[in-house]
Amino acid sequence: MRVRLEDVARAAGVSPKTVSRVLNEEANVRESTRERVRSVMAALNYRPNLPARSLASNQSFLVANLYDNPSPGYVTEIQAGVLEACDLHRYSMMVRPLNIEADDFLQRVETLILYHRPDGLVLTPPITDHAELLQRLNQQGVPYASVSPRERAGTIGVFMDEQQAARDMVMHLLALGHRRIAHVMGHRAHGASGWRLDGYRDALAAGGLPYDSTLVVQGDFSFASGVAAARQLFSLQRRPTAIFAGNDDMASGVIWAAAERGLSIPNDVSVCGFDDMPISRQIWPTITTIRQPGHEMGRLAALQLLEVLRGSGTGRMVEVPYAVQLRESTAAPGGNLRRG
Amino acid sequence: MRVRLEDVARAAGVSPKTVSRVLNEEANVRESTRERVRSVMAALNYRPNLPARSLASNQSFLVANLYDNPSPGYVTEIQAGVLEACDLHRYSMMVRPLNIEADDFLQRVETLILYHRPDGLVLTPPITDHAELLQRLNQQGVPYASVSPRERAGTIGVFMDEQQAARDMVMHLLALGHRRIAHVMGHRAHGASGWRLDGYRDALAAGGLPYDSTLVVQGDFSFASGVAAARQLFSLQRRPTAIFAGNDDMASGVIWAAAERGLSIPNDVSVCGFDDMPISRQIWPTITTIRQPGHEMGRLAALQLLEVLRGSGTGRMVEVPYAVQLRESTAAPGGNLRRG
DNA sequence: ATGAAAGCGCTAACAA
DNA sequence: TTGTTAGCGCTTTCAT
Repeated sequence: MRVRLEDVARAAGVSPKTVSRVLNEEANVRESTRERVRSVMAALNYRPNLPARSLASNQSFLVANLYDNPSPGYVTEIQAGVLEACDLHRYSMMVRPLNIEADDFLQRVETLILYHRPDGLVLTPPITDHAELLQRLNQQGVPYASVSPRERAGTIGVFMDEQQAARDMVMHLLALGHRRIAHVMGHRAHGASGWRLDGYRDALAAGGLPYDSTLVVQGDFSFASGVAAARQLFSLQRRPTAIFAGNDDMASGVIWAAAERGLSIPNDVSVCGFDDMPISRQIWPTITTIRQPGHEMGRLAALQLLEVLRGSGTGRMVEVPYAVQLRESTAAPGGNLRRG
Repeated sequence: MRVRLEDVARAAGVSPKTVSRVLNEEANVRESTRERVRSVMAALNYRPNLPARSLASNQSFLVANLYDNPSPGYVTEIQAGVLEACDLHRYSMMVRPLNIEADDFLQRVETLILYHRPDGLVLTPPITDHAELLQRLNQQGVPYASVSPRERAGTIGVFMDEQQAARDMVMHLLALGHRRIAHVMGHRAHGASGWRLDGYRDALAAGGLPYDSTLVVQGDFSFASGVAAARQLFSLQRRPTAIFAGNDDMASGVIWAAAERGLSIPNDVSVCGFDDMPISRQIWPTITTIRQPGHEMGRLAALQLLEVLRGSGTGRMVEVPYAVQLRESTAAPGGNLRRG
C-alpha cells in the first residue's frame, strides 16, 4: 500500500494536521518538529496524493498554458520555461493549443476551466489580447499571467521592449548604409506586429528617412506570407536594399523568395528577422535577428502567477532584455558574402 | 455554489449512484433514465469534479506524454495528436520534456509517476527504447503506448515502415540516375537511425550498387551534425552526387554546408531528408523528404493507450502510411534548377 | 504550537 | 435496474 500522510504522522509521533502544515509550509510548527517530519517524509518516500489535496483544499495545483501560435519553436520554448517554474513549486502544467478565431474559442476555454479547474493560466499571444476572454477571467476570478500582452497595465507576466528592439534592428541596417528599408508586418491580431512596426518607424525617423508606405507590406508571421511580401517588394520599381521582417519565419520566406528571384543575400538585399528561432540558424545565410528569451519568459510569467497562487506575493509585470544577434543576412548595400 | 453530482441526482429524481453510472457510461441503467439524467446534466451545466473522481476511483484521468527530442516541430505535432485523443475521452494530457542521458532520468520519471499518478504514458523516441524504464513500467503495471519503438513485439502504439520509406527515398535517387549516394545517419540512440540506414542499404542492393562505408557518416539528427557530415562528404576525392540525410534538420545542415562551399543544389548535389518537418518547406531549395504524419501518430498511440485505460480493448500496434514528398532538392545528376 | 472532528464530491462494494 | 453505506487522503475549522 502507498504511504499516506497518516503513516508519516504516526512515524513522526505527531498528528496528521501537523504533517499537513509541514507539507504546505504553513506557520506555527516548531522548527525541530518540522525537521523531524521532513526527515520521516523522506525516509518513507512519501508523496502527497494530489487528488485528495485538491478535493479538500479546493485547489488543483494545476497551471494551464494556453496558446494559439503557429511557431513550434516559440511554443516549446515557452512551455519548457513554464514547466520549470511549475516544477519548482510542485504544480503541474497542462498545455492547450487553441484557435482564437474559432467560433467556440471562449466555449473551449470555459470548458477547460470548468472541467480541469486550473488554479491559474499562462496566456501567450495573441490570446493575451482577447478582450472578452480577459474580461471573463477577471469576472470569474481566474488568475492569469501574460507573456507579451498588448496591454500591460493591471496585468502580471513578462514583456520585452519589442519596439526598442525593432528600432535597434533597423538602426543596424541604417548604420550599414541602407536608405531604402522595407518592413514585412506580422499578424494584425498580435501586439508584436504593432510594436515592431513602430520601432521600424522610430528608426527611420531617427535616421531622417521618410516613412514610405509602399515599403511596408502586411504579413501574418507565416513563412508563406514572407514569400508573398518579398515577391511584392522585389517587383517594386526601386527595390529596397534591406528588408526587416516581423519574425524569423517571414524572414526565411523573404530569403526563399530572394533565391527564387536569383537575388543574393546579403549582396543584393539584406534581410533581418525577429525572435531568434532555430530557423534563423538553419538556413543560408543565417539570419540577423533579435534574440527573444522564450524559455526565460515562460519561466518568469509562470513565477508571477505562482506568486499569486501561493499567496506569497502579488506578481509583477517583469521586463526581460533582448539582444541584437548579428549573423550573415545583413551587410552594407552591395556588400559581399563568401560563397565557396 | 458549484453544481454537484448530488444536485443532478435530486433534479433527476434518482440516486447519486445512478448519475455516477451515467457519467461513467456504465451498464445497468435504463435508457430512458440515462437520457433524463443526461438532459439534467446539460440543463444544470454540470461538470464532474475531477479530484473527487480521482480520489474515489483511484484513477487520475491523466495521460503523460514523455519526450526527449530536439525537434520542436515533431514534438508539437505528436502533442497535438495525443491531446486530440485525450479530449475525446475527457482525459487530460500533461507533457514532460526529459533528458534521457541525465543521471536522474529514471528518478525523474519515477517522481512524475508517484506524484501525478498518470493513468498511462505515451512514449516518444528515444524514450521508447530505454530498456530499464520499460522494465520498471511493466513491473509497476503502468500502461504505456509507444510512438515508433525499436521493439514492437508486446507493445501497443504506432509505427511507420521507416526502412521501406528510406528505401523508397533512395530508390528515387537511383531512378534519377545517381550512383554515388551518401547517407548521414541519425543519433545512435534512436531506432529510426538504424531503420533508415537499412533502407538505404536495401536500395543500394536493389540498384546493384556496393555499400561504401566512406559514404556513410554518423550524425545525431541535429542541424550542426548535418553541416559537419556534409563538410566531410564534400571533401571526399570523389564527391557523392546525392546525399540522403536521416532527417530534415540534417538535410538542411547539408544544404547549408553546400551553400558554404558554393555548391548548387540540386545541380551539383541532390539532397533529401526524412520527416517532412516545417523546415523542409522553408529553405531554398525545398527539401524532398518522407512525410511522417506526426499528429496522426500521436493521436493513434494515445487511442491505443486509452483503449486499455478505459477497459474497452487491449490496444494494438498500429501502422501508419508514409509518403514520398518530392520537392526541389533532388534532380538528375548535373540537373538544373531555376535560379532567377 | 498542536490536535480532533468533520467533510470535500465522488465511486466501490454491497444490498435490494 | 437502482439505491445505500462507507470511505478515498487530505485540509478545514475549531479547540486546546
